[in-house]
Amino acid sequence: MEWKEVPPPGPPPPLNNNPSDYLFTPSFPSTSMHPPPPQSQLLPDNIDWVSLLSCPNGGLSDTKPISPYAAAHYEGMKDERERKRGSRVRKATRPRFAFQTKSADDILDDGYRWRKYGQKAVKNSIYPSGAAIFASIKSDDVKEEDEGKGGVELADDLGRRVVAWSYYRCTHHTCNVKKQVQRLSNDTAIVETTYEGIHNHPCEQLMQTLTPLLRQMQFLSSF
DNA sequence: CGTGTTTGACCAGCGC
DNA sequence: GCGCTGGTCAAACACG
Repeated sequence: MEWKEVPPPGPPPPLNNNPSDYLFTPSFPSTSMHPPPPQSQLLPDNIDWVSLLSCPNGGLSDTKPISPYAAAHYEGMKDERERKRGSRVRKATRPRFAFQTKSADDILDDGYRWRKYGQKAVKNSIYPSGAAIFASIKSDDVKEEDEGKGGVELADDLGRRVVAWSYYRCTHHTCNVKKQVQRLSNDTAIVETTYEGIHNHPCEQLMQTLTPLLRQMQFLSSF
């Protein structure tokens, strides 16, 4: 997986850290930021297990967090969005963040299990969003171009592309974390993922990977 | 049979 | 009031 760095609009504020550590996502629609811990915390000799287990990607996937000034940029956008959309925006703001990955797979393997519960056409796509419009082009003469999971790219009989948000929920019964996945229409190699909420349970895949290691560490520390 | 996806319908808030 | 929009529901279906 490789990375595409997109500078935020306007003059960036001074950085205190390395810009190459971040992936900017100016078109991201979140209401608040919750960047995962820096990758440096995942070094083997300095593992922050608490951050690792609460990290949305479980530290397993090749993802980059949003930079501090991209977050500031979005904070400004948030006010604008809330003025436009009104109280429909969630009143109790949940931790939310987004990132873009350049990958052939729409679904990032983040170690958690997800269940898809809906799909919508996307604003700023070739077609405006809305169930009626989406349903009207989702007729028998529409062919599915993308056979992968996640954001589905459809084409009508004129070959015009339609990109959709896909809505996913964590399948863990006590967990209410959601995520949205979209493949960008202007660069179909990029997948934009938005997470909402924090998992209240450890990542199964991560625990499977770590359990033998932890057992070995416990054994060695017993001497 | 359990799990996950698809998809039409529905809901609530907003702008006009 | 009506249409648009973002988000969700739930029945039907597919698959291992």
